[in-house]
Amino acid sequence: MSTPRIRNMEEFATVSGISRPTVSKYFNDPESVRQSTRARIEAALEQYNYTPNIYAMNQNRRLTKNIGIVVPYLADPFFAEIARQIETLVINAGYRPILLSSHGDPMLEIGNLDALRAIKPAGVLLAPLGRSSDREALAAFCADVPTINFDANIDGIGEAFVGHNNRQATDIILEYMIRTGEPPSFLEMRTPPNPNANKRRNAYIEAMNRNGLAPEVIQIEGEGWDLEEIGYRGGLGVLKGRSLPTDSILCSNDRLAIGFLAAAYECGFRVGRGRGNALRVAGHDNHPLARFTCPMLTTVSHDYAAIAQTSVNTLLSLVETETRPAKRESTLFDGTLILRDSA
Amino acid sequence: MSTPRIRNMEEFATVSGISRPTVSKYFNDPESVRQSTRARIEAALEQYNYTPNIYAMNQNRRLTKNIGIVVPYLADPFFAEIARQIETLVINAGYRPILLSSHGDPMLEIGNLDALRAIKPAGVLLAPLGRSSDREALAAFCADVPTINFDANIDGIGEAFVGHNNRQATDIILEYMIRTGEPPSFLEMRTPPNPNANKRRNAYIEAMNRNGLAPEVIQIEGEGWDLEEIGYRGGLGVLKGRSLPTDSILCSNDRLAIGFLAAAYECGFRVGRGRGNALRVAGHDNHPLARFTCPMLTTVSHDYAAIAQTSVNTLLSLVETETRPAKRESTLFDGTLILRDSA
DNA sequence: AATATTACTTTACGCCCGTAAAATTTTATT
DNA sequence: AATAAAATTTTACGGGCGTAAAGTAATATT
Repeated sequence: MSTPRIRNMEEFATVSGISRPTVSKYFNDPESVRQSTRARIEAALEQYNYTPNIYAMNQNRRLTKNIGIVVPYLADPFFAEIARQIETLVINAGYRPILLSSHGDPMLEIGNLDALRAIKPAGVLLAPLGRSSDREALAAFCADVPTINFDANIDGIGEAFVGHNNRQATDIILEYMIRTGEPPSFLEMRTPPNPNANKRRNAYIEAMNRNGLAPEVIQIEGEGWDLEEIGYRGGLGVLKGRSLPTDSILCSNDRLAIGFLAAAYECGFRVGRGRGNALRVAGHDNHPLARFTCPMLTTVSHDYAAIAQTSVNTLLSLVETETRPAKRESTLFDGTLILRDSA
Repeated sequence: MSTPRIRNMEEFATVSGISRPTVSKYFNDPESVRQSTRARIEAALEQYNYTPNIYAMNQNRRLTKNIGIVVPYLADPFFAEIARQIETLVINAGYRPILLSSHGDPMLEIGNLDALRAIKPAGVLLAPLGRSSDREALAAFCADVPTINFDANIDGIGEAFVGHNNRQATDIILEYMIRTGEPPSFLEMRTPPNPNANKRRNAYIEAMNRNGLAPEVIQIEGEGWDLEEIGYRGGLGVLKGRSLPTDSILCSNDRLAIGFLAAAYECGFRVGRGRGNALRVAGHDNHPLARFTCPMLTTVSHDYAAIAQTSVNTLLSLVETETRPAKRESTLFDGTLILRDSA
């Protein structure tokens, strides 16, 4: 009953009654062969369940179907979520995603790129660590492999940048907070790992000035990617020290805000936008868990879907045309205000 | 100045003054060649920066150095964290980890295994979806590839199981809760995706009976892996309906507890173990964000490090000896009580 | 129906490395 | 120093597929 096992493409070509080069052509692009031929191959495929040896395929091919995805910190649900969306798009486009996390470590980031180089990817989607990234090593990699830089912009890295419009996003949440209460202070890390933080701070300062208000930037200490912990400790510091200039806080990102909320809760500050609350707290990113904080976190959402879609489309069009754009373009997607209870 | 590029192992063998087969041997195991030979190869390596073509290497090798890691849902920080630890161990052992997430989808779980099959991994570490997994497809895969089943046990799948001691863990947190207040009800999903939930419920019921107490199991509705949302909605249901049999809740896992805490906050129930609190809530897993809930979540931690270490060691010893154990062993690691403020 | 176009087959070669067997050199043993 | 053991080299082959060139068959064009 069980049909004999097919060992290679030669044997498969024989049983399907098609020549091996044509079968090879089919596997590289099923649409590139005649409809009747395709049908015969696919009939044989159902019967024999053969798959080409991926190593032999990639050995001679100029371009593999591998697409690398590198994120700075996969244990952060924000990156897990965007990686998930990108993965799905890459698979649906007929490519094979290879997801790597740098775990916050610049050495590992380079290690990931080296590992990718070894598998000769057709292209890479790179969300770099940011400040701690080894810029030269990234540039060297991008010179060899078509790369799209997403999430955190590093000038000159990659063929294009796709990310979040930090300025617009900061403007809308700031406008909201100013309109509905005291103008907020801005809470951030003194040395943020991610360059988006700087963009947000600057946008905050400019918008406050534009409104004739005095910007108040609170910078808390801490290194690395354990952002909730840093937000928590920093929050305890300013709350216990009663050093807050206002009753409203705009955090540089949701993870800091989550930590800050924990500190506020512990110190007995009631957070919210209604009466009887001592503090308003807002974040930035629309982290997957921002809906479940106490109170639920008001924030600005990235347009996850658009960022994922555009990054993938841009890369695949480069890959498929085998060109590199003359100029590095930046595409920024506007954020959306997510009104919940914390501010 | 720049040395000519090395195109393949043949050329590299020439410039290093060693024969190609010996160089090949070196790359498969640097210790397998004479010390002096190794030094010459490594000197040449520094000068020429050659890496063997990974596709050509794997084409003829019986076993690759690829280790697959499959988790059910990577956007869950619990799995992200354990995947991170496993990845690190695999790299340090000289293998190449390939991390894949099933994103809660049984079809994708099978798809991931198929993708792994294509790259001929030396072994696989599999945390299955659980209830929704296609058991037969998993078994077929395990017959072909040495696999260790971790986190969620599926009988007969894999050469061994490594996981969390749900019984002991449930016992210790239950003992604590009974000793310090009202015996808790157990909150779970009616149809939990993960089999650990069933173990925990059964352990809860038995322990309650053993103590002469009446077990109270609250089953909330919901499908899939959006556990915070399910916990939140379920929490609203029981809290608004005032249908809680006790003032103490033991949640089946921390993600449900996070959602439940959000519901309790919204309903104005003060949660905690001190006086003046209406409710005690505890979880299970020690989720990375359990430290930052309001109040901080009392829970039982997995021994993440031991589970990761043992899974990897067990798999690599199978891989390296090229044997399969006569009997499928289960190794369970005890949980640790993490006392925080919520219970 | 004759021609042009497209798709396919045949033939042939190359990619880069693993691996086995036999011959040779190097190192260890006594 | 003679022998044994281990490491290396030489030689040779094969793996599974991409791809190019030239010839043949099928489809489209007029």
